[in-house]
Amino acid sequence: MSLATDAADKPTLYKRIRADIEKRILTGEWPPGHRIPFEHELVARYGCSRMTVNKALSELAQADLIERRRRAGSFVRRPQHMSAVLKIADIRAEITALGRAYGYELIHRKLRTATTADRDRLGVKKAGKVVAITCRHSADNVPFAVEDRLIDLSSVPDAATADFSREPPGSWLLHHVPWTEAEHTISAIVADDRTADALGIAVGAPCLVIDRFTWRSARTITTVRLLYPGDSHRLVARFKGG
Amino acid sequence: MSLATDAADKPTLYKRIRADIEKRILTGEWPPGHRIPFEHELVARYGCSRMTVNKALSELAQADLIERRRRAGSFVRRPQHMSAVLKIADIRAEITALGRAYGYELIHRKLRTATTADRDRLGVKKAGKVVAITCRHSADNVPFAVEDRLIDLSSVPDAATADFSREPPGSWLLHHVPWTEAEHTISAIVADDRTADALGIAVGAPCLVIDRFTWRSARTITTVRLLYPGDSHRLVARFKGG
DNA sequence: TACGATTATATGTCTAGACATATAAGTCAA
DNA sequence: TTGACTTATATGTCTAGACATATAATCGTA
Repeated sequence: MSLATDAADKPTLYKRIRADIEKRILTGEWPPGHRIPFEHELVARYGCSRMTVNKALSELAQADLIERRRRAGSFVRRPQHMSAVLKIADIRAEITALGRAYGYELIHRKLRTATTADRDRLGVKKAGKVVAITCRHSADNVPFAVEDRLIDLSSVPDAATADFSREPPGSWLLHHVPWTEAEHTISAIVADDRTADALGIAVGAPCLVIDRFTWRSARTITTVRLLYPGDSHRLVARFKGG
Repeated sequence: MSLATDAADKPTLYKRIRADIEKRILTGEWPPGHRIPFEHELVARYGCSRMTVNKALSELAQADLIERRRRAGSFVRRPQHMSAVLKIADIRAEITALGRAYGYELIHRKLRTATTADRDRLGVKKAGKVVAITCRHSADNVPFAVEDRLIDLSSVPDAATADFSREPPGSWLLHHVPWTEAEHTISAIVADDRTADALGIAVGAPCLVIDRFTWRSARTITTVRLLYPGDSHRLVARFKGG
């Protein structure tokens, strides 16, 4: 036998405590409502100081796995809803991660003073300059998604001169406008003429729609609508929950 | 003036430190790559012990807002992808939260030995007993979603005798099978005859589909397909990211 | 100049205490 | 039985240290 190639790697004590408890919860050994041992009991069991078990329990509480109540103790939580982390990768990264050839094509780009419709989409009152972009992403030369985007130049002035004929606006923004907040809305539509044409699918075929609105500290950055062929594309999210 | 009804509420020191730093990152004052002050500098600034600033920084690192490197310091992270937390509530809770009347109707329920198709859907090898359920959720008497579910009775034996004519299987499972893991797949289809009929929409209308596969420590629990009218229903996810 | 060894330092983990605070549980009176 | 008061206790936060460890920076050598 190869001796101890993966043995070593001793986790720190507080991580071991956290993992021990997490395992009992996830296997169902400690069901929701079960009171887990008091801190002083865990201190005795593991022979460490209270700060160490406190760190383990605090992290479990932060992850919503347990609930801590003063004077009462710590209890396994009953999950309230299915929760999923949806990782919406940069489309280029998403496609190359699948081992397919990424293609990008700028269909339309226009710099203009915001129209009423633009201001509505961006949720702004004043009429500043915006860039409107329509582009297409493809995988192995098959249309993967069409993107319809509006960027608020008063928040991202550099976007006026960026070269979106080579770099997709999503990637550009990801690297130039850090740490934003976003709201996503996912819905389904059937392809109209224009969409069917852009995606190379039949009129009336289902499409998955992601509308994303992005801002940073109350300033609108961009809004985008992504259209995917609905029967071929899938958003996958995995998480633990109830 | 009412004096100090909402004033007080002084947050603890480590929370204040964490909030201070988070604010600077989120406003862009400290952009990605920026080195935030060393622990000993924060100790001096806030006049507290290192454990206190360490707790604040550890939580920021856990939230992926900063990256900590030994000997080098702590740095504002550059987010790699848009990430969203998708809260998929229990449908009853979701509808009542919207202030609408929830309606539930069991369309079909069958207890049977798993067919080949069933085993395929559940991802199990052996042919045990399963419950197949089809039901409909409505809001203000308008169809909201149809649900097609399969429950593995070898994992959830109690489901054989549960009364799904009154309680939706999703709610029942949420309260009887705690802390599971799940994988979600979101896609779009157009309504076929049966779906159009069940949802009260036109054949060919878009539908949003959520397929969910649920298990606990390697044991299959249930698999479900939820169909929503795609042009009216929206999944909303909000999060901060890049 | 390039590479290898040494050193300095910021973070990672941990301790043995401390006081604060919310609250479950017990006590007592109306 | 109910309500108000008291008490005990588990968690929440914090301190002033400690040693471990990874690694950036420096220094010395080939």
